[in-house]
Amino acid sequence: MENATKIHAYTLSETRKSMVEACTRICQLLGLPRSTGQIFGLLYLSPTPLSLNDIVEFLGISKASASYGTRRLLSWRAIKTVWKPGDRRDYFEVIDDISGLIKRMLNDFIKPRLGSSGKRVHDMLEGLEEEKDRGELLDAEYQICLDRLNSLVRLQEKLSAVIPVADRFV
Amino acid sequence: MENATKIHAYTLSETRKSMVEACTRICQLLGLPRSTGQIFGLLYLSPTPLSLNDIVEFLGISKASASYGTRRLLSWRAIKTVWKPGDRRDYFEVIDDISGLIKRMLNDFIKPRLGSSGKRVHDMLEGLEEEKDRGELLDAEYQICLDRLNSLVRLQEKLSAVIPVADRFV
DNA sequence: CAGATTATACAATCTAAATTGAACGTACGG
DNA sequence: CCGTACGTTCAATTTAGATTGTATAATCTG
Repeated sequence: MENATKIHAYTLSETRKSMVEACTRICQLLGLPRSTGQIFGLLYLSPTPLSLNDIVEFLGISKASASYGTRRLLSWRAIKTVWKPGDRRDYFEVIDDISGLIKRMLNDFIKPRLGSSGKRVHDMLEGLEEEKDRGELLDAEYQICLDRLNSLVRLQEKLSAVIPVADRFV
Repeated sequence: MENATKIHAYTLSETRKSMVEACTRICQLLGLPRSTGQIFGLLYLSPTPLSLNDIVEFLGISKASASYGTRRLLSWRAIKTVWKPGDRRDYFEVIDDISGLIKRMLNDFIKPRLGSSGKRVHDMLEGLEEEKDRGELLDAEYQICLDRLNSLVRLQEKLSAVIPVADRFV
């Protein structure tokens, strides 16, 4: 191809470097791959959509990482692809509605997880009764388990009540 | 000492095993050491306070891990020590107020982190102006950075507003 | 259809963090 | 004082998972 693309210097302004760094730290904090954060940070302050190769060059990461990271961000709908006619490269840009992203995270990750943990506590309460009936438990143990598990149920209910509030706020 | 303690079988009821497992999973999910979760799960359904050695025996982990985990849980005030007169072992039990624990986590981890991230965005906005003044930025880039950083500020404000609400709810 | 240029899949490697074993310090009981 | 039971510290190991290089598949160009 014409080497106009080769001219590209692939350097970032200080502001954008800071952004990449900040997102890296956040992801690290959340136990997510650093490279994913780098990519998001890069795209978040990009004036134009970027191709996989742009990302590789700007960040100095491998294409495999870039591909993995972008697909992950896509699956969270944190970024989206942009098509340029007559160009078979994929271009990426961040979605504009970050609040929406957070709401979705809340609903897709936290809420179902709260639900399944609620179910798990319920199962444990059932199992506890069975164990008691089979005489496998000391009374003291049965009592503690019952109390604590019930207090977990109440806590779970309170947490569930917070979700919709947060949802409206953000 | 008398070998009454040696009789101890160190086996857990199914219910308690499930609890240990569940806490392990949660910690894993949060990027915390699994062993820490195991310890908390063990103590959460324990009818009596447990010594370091009890923990080691019940869970089959090393003393070093147990020591590390308990101190970590202590520092979060998720568990507390219990002293038995005439026994130089430390005994541990979970605190009863889990809601309080969550509130504290919210205040000790999330809130300060939100604050410092707010400050960081502010710094970036200042840096951006400097870069612009020095003519180091294309107009398009300046504009995008300004927009996006400002939208981060707004988001940060909304999130900060949610914290006290959640605090009252839980 | 051959040749390029892209994105993905996968196994190998590399890194960071959790876990451990062993040495250490301390306090108690005889 | 010694010996013992306890908790902690720290270097070494193990493990999980992030990153990469290479091979593959797919899609366009000429």
